[in-house]
Amino acid sequence: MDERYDPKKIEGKWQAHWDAAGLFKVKEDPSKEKYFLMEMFPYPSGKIHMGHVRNYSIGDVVARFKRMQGFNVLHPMGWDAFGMPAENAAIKNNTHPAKWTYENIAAMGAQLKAMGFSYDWDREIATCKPDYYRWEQWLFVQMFKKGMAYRKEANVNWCHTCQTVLANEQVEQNMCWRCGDEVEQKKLKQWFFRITDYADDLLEHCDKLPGWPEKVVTMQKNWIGKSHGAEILFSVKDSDVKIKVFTTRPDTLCGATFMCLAPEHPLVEELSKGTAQEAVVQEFVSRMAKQDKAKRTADDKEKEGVPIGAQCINPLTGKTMEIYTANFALMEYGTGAVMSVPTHDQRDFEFATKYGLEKIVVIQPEGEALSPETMTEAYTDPGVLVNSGQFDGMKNTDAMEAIAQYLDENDMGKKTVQYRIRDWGISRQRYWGAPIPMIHCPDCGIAPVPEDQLPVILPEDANLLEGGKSPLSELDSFVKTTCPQCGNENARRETDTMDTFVESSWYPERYCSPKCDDAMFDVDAVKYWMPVDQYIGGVEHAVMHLLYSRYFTRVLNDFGLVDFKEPFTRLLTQGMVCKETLKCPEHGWLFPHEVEGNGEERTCTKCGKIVEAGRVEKMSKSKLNVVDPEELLAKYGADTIRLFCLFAAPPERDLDWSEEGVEGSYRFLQRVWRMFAAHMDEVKDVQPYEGSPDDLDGYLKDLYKKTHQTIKKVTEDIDGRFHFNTAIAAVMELVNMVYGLDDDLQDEKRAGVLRAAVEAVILLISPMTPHFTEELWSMFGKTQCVLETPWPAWREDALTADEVVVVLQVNGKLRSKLNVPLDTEDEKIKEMALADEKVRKFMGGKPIRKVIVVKNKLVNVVV
RNA sequence: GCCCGGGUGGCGGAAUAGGUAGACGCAAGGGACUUAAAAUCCCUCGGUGCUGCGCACUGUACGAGUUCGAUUCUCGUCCCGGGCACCA
Repeated sequence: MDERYDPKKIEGKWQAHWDAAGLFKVKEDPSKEKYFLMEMFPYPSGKIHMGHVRNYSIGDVVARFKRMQGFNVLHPMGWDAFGMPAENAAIKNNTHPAKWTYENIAAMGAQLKAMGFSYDWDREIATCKPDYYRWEQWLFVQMFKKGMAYRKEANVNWCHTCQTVLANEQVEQNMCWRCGDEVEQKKLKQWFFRITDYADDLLEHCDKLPGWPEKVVTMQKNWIGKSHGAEILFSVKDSDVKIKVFTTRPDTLCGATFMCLAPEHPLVEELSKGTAQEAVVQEFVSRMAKQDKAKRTADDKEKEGVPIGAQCINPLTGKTMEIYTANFALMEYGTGAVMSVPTHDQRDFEFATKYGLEKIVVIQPEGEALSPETMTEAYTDPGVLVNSGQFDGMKNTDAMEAIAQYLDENDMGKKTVQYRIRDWGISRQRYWGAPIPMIHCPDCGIAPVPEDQLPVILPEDANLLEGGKSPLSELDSFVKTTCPQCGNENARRETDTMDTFVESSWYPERYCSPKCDDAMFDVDAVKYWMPVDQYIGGVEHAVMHLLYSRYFTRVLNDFGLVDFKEPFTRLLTQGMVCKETLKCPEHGWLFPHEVEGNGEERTCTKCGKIVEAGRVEKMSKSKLNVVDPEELLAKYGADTIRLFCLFAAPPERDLDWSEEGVEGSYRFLQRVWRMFAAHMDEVKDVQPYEGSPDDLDGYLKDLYKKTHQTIKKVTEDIDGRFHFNTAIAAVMELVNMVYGLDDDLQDEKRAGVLRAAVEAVILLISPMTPHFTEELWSMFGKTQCVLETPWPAWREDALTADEVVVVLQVNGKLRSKLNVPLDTEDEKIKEMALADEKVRKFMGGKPIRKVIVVKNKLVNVVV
């Protein structure tokens, strides 16, 4: 065997071997327990980055480990292939999004293969292919028929200069990213999915996801944002009109002294018409319309509003309340109308103070007397009601219920709940996405494309270069069609495409039967594989993607296509890959090679100025702190990169990239290689020792026990805990111990024990460094791959040491240690402790108050 | 502002049930091998003090508390990261 480990000589060889043997191909097998493992599929941007490498390295360990444990492991990979970058790149490089995308898929696929990940590539999917999005269109039609997909007006970001719709990420500080012109809100009719119908179900099941990180569950709960409260009707003075508000604090109703309507609220225009305020209101409303929502509702935005020239009546007190329209009131939340209680809501307090509006205290805290004149902020804590007529003296927590009930009985309102979550707007006025399969007929309105005409194929000849509307709407050959219902030849196809989150909402199911061509998926295959046992990906998808997937699963469940509601049983969100940044006061961010010297003395090669020792930040091209997996692959090979990603930090934490650390991982593999080479002749034709540890002595006994302890430790660290860093550390310890074996040690069992240790090392790190371990394994003359070898088991009788170190404490402080046989009786050990010289010294002759003995651990003498 | 995480050597991190703080690795220092270097192997490595080859004190952001004993549990304070945020 070669003296040194050379990844270049072995990685390609084993990848070819696995491929030829079809080792990663799986099919449903009822005789085996299934394990469905998925990592989030990538957007085919061109090259894989370290974030992908980390994500997929973690996944591959689990896949290979579970497989060796005997599970039937489904481990697929695919491409989230629709999306805007393809369009942008196509415009920039004068190419076609499809060409750009497929080239990227080919390039990144090759990179993933070079990393040695154990995917069943026969199941590869690309969401931009008609055989994939066809079924998405089919489901859309079903949803439309059931009213789960519908059309309504909604705002989009509109750039006047470019005459086009902009996605949120194309709007930078309310300016168009391309021309720098101001972005306006424009109302367009768009398609929505009724996710709000499932808000409660999605929320409730948040607590039934024990395999999810609490953080993600909390984020989903916040996003759904359920709040309990009441709807209250306010009559407009001298009119039949009633205004409905939503409040979480019906207990403060008697303190409501004015009302605020969202600028978009229809009553703003209606009620101000013909009043002295009409012109002022119009000016205010149109000014608000021009501001984008993010800005209008920004943190530090000053509250402002104008009276609309009408008043309403407080239903409990009968007091007249001025009606305002205000910038902070949002049409999308609640009813778009707020009853304002300045004394008990901070925002209302500030608004009332600014405009000199009346404040009435209705909740008094115990032992304190609030008065409107002396208050400097709103009082929002519990208390007792005052100035509230029949409700005076009631605890405010009770009054919430009582007032809501009173309103209900008198037809003035009722208890209700509100959600922050809105229906999912899926329309994109973009080209590179799945066409929404609908037809607009001048006679019969909207009709779905008949199922036998699906898929509506995205045409390849759209012109992306000229600004103006969505590319599809300009393409007559696509738009012009016949109405499927009445045959009208002036019908037009829908030209909006679907949000790419739609594709990723059902891809786990598609992986189960990726080639199924008569349905979304094969129901039986899905029944066997789903739900996904373990899903791994970035925390940036904690809300949108994961929530949409959960929602879609419920839709599929409603259609009877799946028999479960939650797609992902366990979820792991891995941390970001970070690296030190370097900044020159003159030249800004620097590449590592633009810096010389080290420590505090580092200087810029361009100007010689001291370089700011930058913070460790997420790798990004703009900060020049990226490392390219391709370069690392050439230098160290896949196994070293994989090993480093797993060793440097536990998966859920951020990983600090360190070139020295990579070097260290490489050195470790070399060290294992040498250990193997050094003992090869001795252990090559020997069976691993499998007897009792009691038949061994001295170092061999310790080594044998260490071997089994390591098997247990690594198994438990990988399974469930996913702490690969400590698993690797444990194997390192075992390797160090093999190095400690004295060459001169003569023992007939030596070779067998050594062989057992070496085999354990190989098997235990094989999920992390598969090529490396296959190579070593084959040198043993093994014909079966490591991957096909069962995961090693540990012997219970080889886990415990014969002797344990017992710590001796006096008053809780460590004073001495004792080597005693395992399971020495408490009484005996207590005697030994009290006889210990150092213990006696620190007891200083004082009387013993208490002695605590923890078996095999410690003795604490309290004096 | 509210809700979650987190704070341990020069660095990444370990301590999985309240019981030896710092496993493993990186960096650093020393030694061996070598004509030399690289590679490799071995040793040292939280801080302070002393009557220095051993011993004492101290140490897991800070301050209290519970306990025989706290990195671990409770309360308060500070800092860092993330999510939500004029949501009525």
